[in-house]
Formats: sequence, C-alpha cells, structure tokens
Amino acid sequence: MIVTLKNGSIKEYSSPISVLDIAMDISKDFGYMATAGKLNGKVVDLRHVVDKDCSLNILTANDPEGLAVYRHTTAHIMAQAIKRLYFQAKLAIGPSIANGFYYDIDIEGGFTLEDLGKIEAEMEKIIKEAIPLKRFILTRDDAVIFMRERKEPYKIELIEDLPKESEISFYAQNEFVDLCAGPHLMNTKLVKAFKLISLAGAYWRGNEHNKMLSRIYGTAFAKKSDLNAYLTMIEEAKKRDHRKLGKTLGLFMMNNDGPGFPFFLPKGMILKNTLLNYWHELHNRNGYQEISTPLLLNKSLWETSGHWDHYKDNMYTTMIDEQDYAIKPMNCPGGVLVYQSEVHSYRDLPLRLSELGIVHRHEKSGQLHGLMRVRCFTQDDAHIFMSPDQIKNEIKDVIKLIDEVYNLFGFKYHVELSTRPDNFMGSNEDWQMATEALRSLLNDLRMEYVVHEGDGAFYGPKIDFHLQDFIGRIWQCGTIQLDFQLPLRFQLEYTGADGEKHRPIMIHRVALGSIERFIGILIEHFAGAFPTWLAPVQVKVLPISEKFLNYGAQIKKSLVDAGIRAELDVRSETIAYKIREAQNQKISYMLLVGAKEEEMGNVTVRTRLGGNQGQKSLENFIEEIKSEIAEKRF
RNA sequence: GCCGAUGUAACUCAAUUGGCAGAGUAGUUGAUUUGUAAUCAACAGGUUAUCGGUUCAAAUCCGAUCAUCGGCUCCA
Repeated sequence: MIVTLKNGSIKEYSSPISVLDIAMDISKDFGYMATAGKLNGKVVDLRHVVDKDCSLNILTANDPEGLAVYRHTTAHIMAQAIKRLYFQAKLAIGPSIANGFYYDIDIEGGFTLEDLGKIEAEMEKIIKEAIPLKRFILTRDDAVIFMRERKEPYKIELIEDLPKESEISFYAQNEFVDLCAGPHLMNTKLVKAFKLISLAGAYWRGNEHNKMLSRIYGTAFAKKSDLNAYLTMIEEAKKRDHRKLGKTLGLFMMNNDGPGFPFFLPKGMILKNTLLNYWHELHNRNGYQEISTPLLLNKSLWETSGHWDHYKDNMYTTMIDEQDYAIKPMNCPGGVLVYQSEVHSYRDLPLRLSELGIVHRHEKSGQLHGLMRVRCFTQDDAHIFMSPDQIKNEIKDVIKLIDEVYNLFGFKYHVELSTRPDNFMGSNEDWQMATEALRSLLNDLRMEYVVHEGDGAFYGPKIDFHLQDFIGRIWQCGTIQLDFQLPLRFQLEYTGADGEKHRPIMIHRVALGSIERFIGILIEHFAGAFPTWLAPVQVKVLPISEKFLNYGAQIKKSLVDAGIRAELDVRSETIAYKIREAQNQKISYMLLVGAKEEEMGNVTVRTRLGGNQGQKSLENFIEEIKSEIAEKRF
C-alpha cells in the first residue's frame, strides 16, 4: 500500500495501518504532536485505519485544522469537568471556533465567573490524569437509548435528526462519553495550554424561540507562549476599542438620555467632515448628483414601498394632524419621489442620485454597540435609475468606486452575493434575472465571492462588501442591491428611443455603509492615529517656554493660513510634558519652537513615530505636509 | 428582546463585607520658564445611575426601572 505524504515523499506500508502509526513512523516527536490526519483531503482521526493507497498529511496543533481538533478535545475536557462538578448539567454542543472553542450547557441557575475557576482547576486534573480518548460506534437506535440512560435530552435530539440507518460515533474518556463525529486527540494529557475566557447566553440551535443555554467560551494553544501571545493580543485589541479612543481623543460620546444616538464632538466632527469632503469629491467625479430628502414621511408612502409590512416594528412613528408618519429607516422612497417629480427620457439614464441620508432604526436594546450599531446613522446612499442594458456597466462602475474607497484606507475586503430571501417581494422570474445578472457580472470581473442563499433584501439580490478590521472582525459596509420592485410599486417610467414608456431598474448602493460605523472602524483600524489628511489635529505647536508663545502663535497662524489643522499648547508646562500629551493624543507632527528656532525662523519637527527630525524652515515643513495631505498618504 | 455581569468625582479605580465616601489622573489658581513621553503646591470636584423597601444606620442587603459591557438572536 502506497502512502503519499505532504512533502511529496512516498512510503510503503503493509495494510492496514493507523494514521497514528504512520505519524510515529515518520518521526516519534511528530507522532506525539499529531492531532489528526488529512486523508485524501479530509480530516480524519489518528485512530483511522488506512488500508489502501492514499495521500496523507499529518496535522499538528500548528496547522489550523489540527488546532481545531486540539481545541475540540479541550471542549470535551471542559464538558467532562462540568459533569464532574455539576452532575445535573445537560450538554448541548461544543465545537471549536475561530479563536478557541465553546460548549453550550443547560444548567439550573447558570454559571458564575467563580465557576469558571473551579472548572479550569478540574480540567487541569483531567489533563494530569492522562485519560485516553476511545472512539466507538452505535446504531442510531442504540445511540438514543444510550443517551436516554445518561439523561442528555439535547444529545437525543441531535441523534434523532440524523438519518435512521446511520452509524453514530462516540468518544469516551473514562466516565465521560460524548456524541461526536471527531476527530480527537488520543489522550487528555496532550492539551498543554488552555484558558476559559467568558460566559454568555446562547439559544439552543441558535433559534431565539428555543431555550437560552449557558455558553462557556475558552481557547487552547499548542504552547503556553502561544496562549499568552493571544491573551496579550486581546489586551492590545481592547486598547484600540473605538469607544475608549473616541473618549480619550474627544471624537464622540454617548449619553444615557439617547441610547444608540451618538453625539459627535468637535474633533470627531472634523474627522467626519473630512471623510465627507472626500466622499463628495469622489461622487462628483463619478457623475452622481446629490439630493436630500425628508426625515419624516407619511405612512402611506412606507406602505407603498413595502417597508411598513416588513419593518414596522423597527420604525419610529409619530402623528401629525391626525395622520401617521414614520421617520425614514431608508432613503429609497425619497429618491423614488425625486425621480417621479419629472418626466424622464432614456437620455437621462443612468440617473445617479446620491444622498447622505440620516436614517433611524429601532434596534433592540441588547444589540447596540458604540458607533458600530446605533439607532441613528448616516448612510452614504445612492439610487441609480437605468435601463436594463445599463445594469452591467453601472454595477461595474459602482464596484470600481467602492474598491477605490477601501484601497484608500488599506482595508482588505471580500465580496458576498446574497440571493432571494423567504419574505421576498415580486416575481420569481425577476428575481432569477436580477440574481443571474449579478452572478455573471462577478464572474466576468473574475471576483471571488461567497454566495449567501436567502440573505438578500426583500426587494432584490445584493452584492455585499465585507471589511476586516484589526481584531479580525468582519463588518459589512458597502452593498449594491438590484431592485425591480420599487420601480414597479411606484410605477416609475422613462420614454425610450422608441417613444414608448419603459420601466427603469434601480440600484441601491452604499460605499461606506453607515458613516458612523465606518468612523468606528477607522478608529480601530488606525488605533486612533489617523493618516494626516484625516487627522482632526495635524500639527501641534509646542513652545519650549512661555517666552516663545508669540513665536508659536505666529507659526500656528501660518499653518492655519496654509489650510493645515494646527493647535498651540499655551500651558506653562515642561516641553517633555507637552510632548507626552501630544503623543497620547496621537498627533503625528509636533513642532517645537524656542530660541534657536525663533532666531532662524525655523521649526524643530518631531513625528509621533520617528521622534526628533531636526530643524527645518517653516516653508519647507508646510510644503511637505501639504503634499502628504493632498496625496492622502498614510 | 433573551442569558450573564456591571453601574462610586470628567477619567481609572478604592472603601477591611452594614458603621464619617477616598486616591491617582484630568480641571482651576498660584509658583516655576523649562530642549524631546509626567515640575511643585493649594483649591475645587459626590443625592454612590434612578425610584422604592429592609435597618438605629445602606455605596454595601432586597425589589423595580434605566444604562453600559460580554454573548445570543436580529441587522431592510
């Protein structure tokens, strides 16, 4: 029997032989570190017996797939510890996830943080006991009986959902047995570094109508040093939290009297306006015309648009002169009314109406999160009205525009295509045509994309752009939605070259998504140290002592006259103190001015990252920083 | 909305478990006049989230409400 190994080498073994034996044969050390095998592309247990020619890659906790196996075993150890300490606890599911693992448990009264310490201690004991994990198989019927004896209702439900004739695998570590497809480590002693991270609630099978279970999150790594590095990374990520930086940098604030409604402070407003100036420039350049539509519109409009039926629970409403009104949760009907206000010819199309629309949505209290999830936000919206033959080119241009924005900030992103949801509006044919249009366009552009079946908007399929932030969280920002429904509902028309009336097609699109959230993402992305073109304060002038306040004021005036955002530190503090504060405010340029500088008409430049850059003339400094700002360098 | 935790000065956190609400930072005032990440001193700052209850006595115990945090669910 021939086994081809990952490095391309070929080994011959007498059949049958276990994956573990092959691992041990390659190297004893490697065998001890092995967590699983990848047999012909599929992750298998070390216990798996190989009996014909194959390709095999031995996985260790240093491979992502091997680490997942390692963490999954750690989840089993945690479940065993919990069953030892709390016999009445019922186990649900416990998979490995991106940064660790969790286990959902049904326990009367839930867990407390002190319990986590006890569970960790019991897990250490289980690891010391060096318990071998044994795999065995039962028929489905026997598996149900087995779990019934053990009084594990969630496991029974899981088994009953499997096909009737299937064989079901279990893993046993002494008194503890869990339903599990595997694979797993051979022995509990192989877990070297783990930590229980947090406690949370989670619905059984992710359904909010089901019972809320207690979820314990933990993580595990091959080495203690890797675990510590991960914990340090989490601490670092906390320092970047936009809610914390928003406060220390004076960008925005929240207040109990307006939960989910952010306040922008002077410095945050500069950031926002600078971003929007760029946005205006970008959209002018790309043939958009900006409009602004009312915040408050009659309920009947929302009924026509379909929003009332679909989202009335999340809309803020009020009554004016005995008529129902709603605060807009979206800008589209406003855009549609603008289109309708005139008669259009095919020559007007595509008509690109952009709008920085302020929308309000009543998000449930538990899901608010700093600027990332708010109840009032500004969409950088646009509605494009066009004829069917313009769809492809138009969407291509929108993709190009969005790509330009993300590249400017150095964001990585990926694209997802979302198809028809259950609560869709319109005909199957329209949906199919719209979805195929998007799909073939992505294929034409050779863009990689993930398909999300059933995740589209109720009026049409969409292409979503997902950004990755510093902590690795994914944020959906840009979206392009193709809509046949609103033009139909509002009876939109244009006169074609043939003199007949035709129905336009509509694109809804945003590039930044929510301005507020995008700013939150920018804060974390740059850790508050914005590129100079975006920074609320671009230069801080620091006089060596009060004697040089006048000279400092002159420098500041020259900078401000040149269009640079500069501040002067007028306090009678030591220069070291002023520098410290400017550093903490993440200001990229500090200009020190004292006797030497005043004499020559110079400034001494200090950069946040590079330290002392020596003296130069003010003219040179202004010229350099202006070109840095103009080019939007970072 | 659901599960869990939390809420004390502008910020970060104490208060020996029910016995006089305190420190550092920031702020103000004064002194100092400084050359590359914290000069010194004084002052001011509070209905302990809110409302109610238990108690001789509540930041502390109990209940309700509000908000925040970690998740779940949701996100047109």
